[in-house]
Amino acid sequence: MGTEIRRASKKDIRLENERVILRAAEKIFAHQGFGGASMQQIADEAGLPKANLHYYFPTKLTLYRQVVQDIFQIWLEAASSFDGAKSPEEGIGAYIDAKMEISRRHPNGSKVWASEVMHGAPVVQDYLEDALHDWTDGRMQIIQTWIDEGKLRPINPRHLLYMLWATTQHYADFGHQVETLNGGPLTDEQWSEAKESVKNIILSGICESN
Amino acid sequence: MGTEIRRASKKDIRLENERVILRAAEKIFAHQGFGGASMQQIADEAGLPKANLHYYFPTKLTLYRQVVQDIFQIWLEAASSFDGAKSPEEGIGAYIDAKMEISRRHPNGSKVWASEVMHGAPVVQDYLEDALHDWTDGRMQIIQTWIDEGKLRPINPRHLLYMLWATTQHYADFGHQVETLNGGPLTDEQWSEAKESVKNIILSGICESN
DNA sequence: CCACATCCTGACCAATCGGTCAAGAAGTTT
DNA sequence: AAACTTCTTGACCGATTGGTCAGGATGTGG
Repeated sequence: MGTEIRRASKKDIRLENERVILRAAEKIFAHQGFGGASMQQIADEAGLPKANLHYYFPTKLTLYRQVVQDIFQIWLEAASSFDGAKSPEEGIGAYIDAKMEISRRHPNGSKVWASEVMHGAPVVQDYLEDALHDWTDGRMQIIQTWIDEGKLRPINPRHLLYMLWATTQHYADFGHQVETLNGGPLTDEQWSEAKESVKNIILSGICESN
Repeated sequence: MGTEIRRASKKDIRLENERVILRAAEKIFAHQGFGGASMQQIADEAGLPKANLHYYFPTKLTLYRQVVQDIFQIWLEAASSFDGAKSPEEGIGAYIDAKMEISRRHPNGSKVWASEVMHGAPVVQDYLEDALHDWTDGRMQIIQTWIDEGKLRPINPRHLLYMLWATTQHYADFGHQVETLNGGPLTDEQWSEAKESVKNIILSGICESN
């Protein structure tokens, strides 16, 4: 037969198991919170014995930290769509698209982040104070420049950013509520409509009418 | 002395203890989630022995259910500010004010609700399907009427509601992030500015320019 | 003042928690 | 194929969990 089965190398085993564990942990942490999740639940979700989890991640906190770091990385990468935009419509529009796509593709990661912040950010307080603080300051300056150039109405940049975060993340964090009211998961068309609606309302709200 | 100390009646004792327990439970559930919170923590926060909690609320789930019901009641009452408005600016503006005030006055309740929905609404699924579904349908019709009358731009009513919920609730659920980026709790002026910013951007985004 | 209902709580329970460990299985290197 | 490293896992640990209960304390109605 043409199928070629080769023995799994040690390196492959480690990478694969870490991947499986992290994905299971993300799901359980998202649905139960850090305190509500148990290593046994995560092990069952991953299809591995509990002791095996502790081989790759010595403590529950270590595993949780890795999950949070991963989603924050994705979050920051999407943030780059803000940069190098010629117009506010382009920059903010691309950012909304990117954040909505994260809500769609990584709903569990978004929930873990939301849960972490809601619980007082015991693990990521330094991220908030350093990386997020700097990123926010930078984008606020860009927005202020656009306002000074007459491209945007004189709105408060900080609260605009909060609105962007809140609205886009709502579709992940409150996905269950959205789906319940929608009578089922959002279709491709409904996701497109959601994106367009968000961009339409916000961009109309901040751009100079012309 | 003029101070008059009267013995606490049984009814007073019950009401007062239930109040103390519910407030402690709201705080702990908000910060730890249902699974992460322990009856011992809630008891310590309330300043009562754990066994006393089980006297008033037989199980952890009973206590949690009561907390969630209370916040949903507050949520629904604020929703009434939507009704009887002569103009979209008035109705939606009042709704934003009411929801922002809830985020300010009941941050813990908001977090409990967010946590409940994020965990798949195991306790309030019926609320979502009945009360919330009906309320949403009603407001969507009102918004659609405003659009038909030319008072609002042709936006999608459903996603406007989501944006209202998400943006106003962000100041409670992500209050820790907001405060960290703000360098401390929001002052009265900053709360006013937040309210005005949200109303400004959203109302500008949906009203017909004239 | 007494009988009764309500309130209070330390002690206790089985179950589950995060985490450990020893010993065997599997892949690697020489 | 032998020596070595990495991976796997059932059994186990002390601590904590939600919940129970007996019996004393306290307020109430007759």
